[in-house]
Amino acid sequence: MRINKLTDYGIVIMTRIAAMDSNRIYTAKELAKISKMPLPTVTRVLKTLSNEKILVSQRGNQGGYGLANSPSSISIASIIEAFEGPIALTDCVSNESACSYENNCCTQEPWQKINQTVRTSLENIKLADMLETNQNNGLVQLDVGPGVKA
Amino acid sequence: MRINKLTDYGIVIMTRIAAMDSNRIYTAKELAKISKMPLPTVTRVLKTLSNEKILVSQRGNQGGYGLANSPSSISIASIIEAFEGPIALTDCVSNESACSYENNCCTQEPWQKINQTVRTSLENIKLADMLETNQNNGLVQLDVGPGVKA
DNA sequence: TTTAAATAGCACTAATTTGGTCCAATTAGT
DNA sequence: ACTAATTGGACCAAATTAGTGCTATTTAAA
Repeated sequence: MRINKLTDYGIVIMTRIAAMDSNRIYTAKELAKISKMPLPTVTRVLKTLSNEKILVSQRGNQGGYGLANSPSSISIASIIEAFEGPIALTDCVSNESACSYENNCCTQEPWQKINQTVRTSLENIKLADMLETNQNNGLVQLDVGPGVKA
Repeated sequence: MRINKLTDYGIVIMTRIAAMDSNRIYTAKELAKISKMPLPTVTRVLKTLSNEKILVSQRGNQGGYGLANSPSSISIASIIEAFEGPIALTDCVSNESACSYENNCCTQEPWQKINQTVRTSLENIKLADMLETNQNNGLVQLDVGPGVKA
């Protein structure tokens, strides 16, 4: 039921970029240092985000990664989906014929609604929303760390 | 991000019991046959539900498991929590001081809202709601809206 | 044209989580 | 008290996830 660590790292890194200058690009090394996470892990996360078109990459010398869209149009849902596929608490909804009981499963319809609710909630939360805090609405926060245990 | 199989099984079994006579008790063997799932798995699921007081158990000959409450008062959230602990997409919210970056993590507050949204949605869905069929109108309204940023 | 900096992709290992099995404890009925 | 049925808890195996390393490819700048 929890998102996995890589997904969490992904959100943290994306948030980090959004909190800084979201127009320029950043190298993996830079982002590792900034986010205080191991370079190999950061590298892996960036590759995934790039493959899923959430980040754009520039190869070669002077290359790096940058946001593919504005922080206000990138949803948390899209980041989670980049790492974990379609957002659904149960497989039977996202994965056709994964469930052998499908035909006589009386819980299918409720699950569709449950999943829809969760998905919609996460789609409505944009990267830009992550920057706002209790006391400081709108003020950019600079110190970002993983949201999940060390 | 998905619930585990055992959790899923748990919901299926609970729903099954609710759909039958929800007052009597059922043996693990009976429930395995009814739900067409392997006995060891069903056994395991029932133990967890029993430990978490969602089912009541009667040991010994003529024993079995029965619902601890009425289908209309048992929430999907409580079943999920029985298997997976507090409902939270991220650990940092449910688990105190699990995250070393906690103090300067600017994503903490948004996560609390995201998690709260998901949790509330699942608390509002009761076992009884799972019994209603496709075109029903009795299902709890799940339109919770944005989880973050009013 | 060469070089250094950077991403891309692949494969492998380690760790964690999940799922399934076995044996001990309990209890109703005879 | 005995027996058969049944739950309870500890344990082991399998699957998934996380992390690491290596090599190839791309590209800007000297």
